[in-house]
Amino acid sequence: MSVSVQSIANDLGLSKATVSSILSGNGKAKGFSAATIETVRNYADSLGYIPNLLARGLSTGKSNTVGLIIPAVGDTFYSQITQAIEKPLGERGYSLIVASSEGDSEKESKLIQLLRSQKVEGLIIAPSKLQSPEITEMVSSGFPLVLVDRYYPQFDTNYVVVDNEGASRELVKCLIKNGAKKVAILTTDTHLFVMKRRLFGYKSALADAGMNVDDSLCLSIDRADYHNDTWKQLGNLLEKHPDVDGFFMATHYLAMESIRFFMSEGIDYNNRFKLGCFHTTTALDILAPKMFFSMMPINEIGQEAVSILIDNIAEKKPGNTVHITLNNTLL
Amino acid sequence: MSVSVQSIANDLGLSKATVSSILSGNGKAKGFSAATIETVRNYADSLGYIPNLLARGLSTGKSNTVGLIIPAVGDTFYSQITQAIEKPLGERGYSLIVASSEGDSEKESKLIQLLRSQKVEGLIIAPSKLQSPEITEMVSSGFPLVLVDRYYPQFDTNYVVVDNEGASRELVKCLIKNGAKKVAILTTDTHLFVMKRRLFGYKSALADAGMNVDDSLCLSIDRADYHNDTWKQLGNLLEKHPDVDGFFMATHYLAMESIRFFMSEGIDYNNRFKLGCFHTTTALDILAPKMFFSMMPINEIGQEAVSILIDNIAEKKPGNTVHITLNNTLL
DNA sequence: TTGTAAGCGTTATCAA
DNA sequence: TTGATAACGCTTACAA
Repeated sequence: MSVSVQSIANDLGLSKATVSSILSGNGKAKGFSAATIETVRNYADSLGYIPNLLARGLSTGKSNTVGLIIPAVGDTFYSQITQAIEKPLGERGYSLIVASSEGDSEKESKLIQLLRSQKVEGLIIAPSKLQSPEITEMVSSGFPLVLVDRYYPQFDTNYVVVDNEGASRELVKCLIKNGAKKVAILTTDTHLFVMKRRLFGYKSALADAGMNVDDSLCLSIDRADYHNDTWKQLGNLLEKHPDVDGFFMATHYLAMESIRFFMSEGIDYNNRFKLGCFHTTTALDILAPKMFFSMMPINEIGQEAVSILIDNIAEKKPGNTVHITLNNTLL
Repeated sequence: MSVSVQSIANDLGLSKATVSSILSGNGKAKGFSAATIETVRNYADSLGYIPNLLARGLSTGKSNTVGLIIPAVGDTFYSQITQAIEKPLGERGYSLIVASSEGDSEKESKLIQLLRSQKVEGLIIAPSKLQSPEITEMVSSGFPLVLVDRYYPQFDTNYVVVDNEGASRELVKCLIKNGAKKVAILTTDTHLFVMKRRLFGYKSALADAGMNVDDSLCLSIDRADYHNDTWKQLGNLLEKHPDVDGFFMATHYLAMESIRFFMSEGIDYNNRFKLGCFHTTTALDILAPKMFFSMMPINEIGQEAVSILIDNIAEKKPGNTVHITLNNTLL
C-alpha cells in the first residue's frame, strides 16, 4: 500500500485530520504542538510521502492547474509564448497543461472540454479560427479565460494582444521613409482579425504617405500550402510589378519562405528591396541584416496573461474583462 | 450547483450507478435498456455535462495524463520533441503536462514530485544533468518512465536516444571524404554523456582516416555564455590553426552562432570550410547550403517514447526495460 | 434492467 | 491540542 495521510495517521496513532493539517502547512495555525508537527513531518519525509493532488483537488475544488491551448506547440512563436506563460505560472504554484489545437477549431473545442474536465482553474487560449460554443459558455459563465495573440471581437473576453495595426503602420512607414516607393504585403489567413489589422495598418501607412493602394500588391498566401503558394504568388508579383521595391511580411514564416524564393531566383533581396517583418524567427536577422522587425513583446504577453488569469481565478465573481494591447518594438 | 452524475440521477429518477455507467460508455455492456441510455445521454448533453476527471481519477486510479519534463520549452528542438510526443499521446486519449526544468536538476526533482502528485500515469524526461533521488525511486519502484534524448548510463531505465557516436562518426567521415584535411569540433556541456559520444564519434572518424586528433581542435563551449564563448574560442582557433578546413558542430545553436561569427568576420565559410552539424534548426540549410546534417528522427523518437510508456503503463508489472537507439539520417 | 453502498485520498467543520 | 465525520464526484462490486 502506498503512503497516505491515512496510513501515516495509523502508524503514528494520530487522526487523519491532524496529519492532514500538519502536512498541508496549517500545523502552526491550527495550534498543534511543535512536537507532533515535528514527528509527523519527519515521518512523512522518511516515507517519501507524496500528496495526491487529485484527492486534494476534489476536496478543495482547486486543482492548481491551468490549461493553455495553442495552434502548434512546435512553432517557434507559440513555443516562446508557452515558455513566457509557464514561467510566471510556475512561480505562483500553478502547473500548465499544454494542448495543441492544430489550428482546428473542432479540436480546440474538444480540448477545452477535456481541460475543463481536468478541472483546470483557468484557460489561456490562442484561438484558432471561428468561435466555438465552448467559448460562449465560458464567457457567459464567467470561467477564468484569457485570450492571447488573437481574440474574438464579438465576445467580451479578457485578452492580451499587440497593436497589430499600429505596429504594421509604423513598420511600413519606416520602409517608406527609407526610400521604398512601391511596397507589397504578404499575409495569410486573411480571415483572421489579426491579419486584417496588419493589412489595414499597411494600407493606412500607404495612404498617409499619399501612395495609392494597389490590391495586386497585397498577396494572401494559402496557409495550408504556404511553401508553394508563396513561390507562385511572388513569382507572379515580380513579373507584374518589376518595380516593386519593398515588402512587408505579415508573419515570420512568410518572410522566411520569401527569402528562400529570392535566393533560389538569385535575387539580391537585401539590396533590391526594403524589407519589414512582423515579429521574427531564428536567423532572420542574419539572412536579412537590413530587414526591419516589429517585435512582439513575448514575455510581457505571457506575464500579462498570467496575471489577469490569476486575478480572475482569485476574485471568483465575474468582474470586468481586461483588454490589454501591447506595443511592439521596431528594430 | 453544477451538473454531476448525482444531479442527473436525481433529475431523472435514476441511480448514480446507472447514470455513471451509461455516461462512461458502459451502458450497452451493462445491459441497460436502449431507452434509458438515450434519455440519460440526451439529458446530459442538453445540460452540457462535463465529467470531473479528478473524481474519476481518484476513483479509478487512472488520470489519463502523462508528464513531460524538458530542459526548455522555448528551444526549437525540445518544442519539436514535445509536439512529436503530444500527438500520439493525444490519439491514445492521454493529455500531456509539460514542465520545463531549465536544465536545473533541482527544479527537475521538484517537477517530478509535482507531476507524480498530480498522479500522472507515467513520465517522459529529457534529463538535465545529474541523477536525482527521484529517478532512483522511480526506477526501483517500477514507475512508468521513459528517458529521451539523453539517459543515465548508471540506471536501468527505458530510453529512446539516437546513436550519437555513430551519427557523428558518419558525419565527420563525410566531411573528410569531401576533402576536409583538418576538422575541428565544437561541443558544449561536455560532461553530458550525449556530448561525450559525439566527441568520441568525431575522434574515431579522424582515427579511422589516419588523421591525428589534436585537442586544440576540440572546442568546448560554455553553454551558459555560448554567444561570447563561441566567438572567443573560434577566434583563437582560427589564429592558431589558420589551415583548419572543416567543422563539426555538435549542436544546432553552436552552428548558428558560428555562422554569426563567420559572417561578422567576413569569412566565406561556405567555401572555405566543410561543415557538418548534428541536427539542424530553422534556416540553417539556407545559411549554409553546403552544410551536412545528421538529422535526428524527432517523430520517431516521440512515437517510440509514447509507445514504450503506454506499454509500461498497461502491463503494470515491472518488466524489462527497453532501450531504443535510433539512427540519424545524413543529409 | 436497475439500485445500494463502499471506497478513492484529501480537506473542513465541529466537537471534545 | 487533537479527533470524528461528512463531503468532494465518480466508479464498481454486489444485490435486487
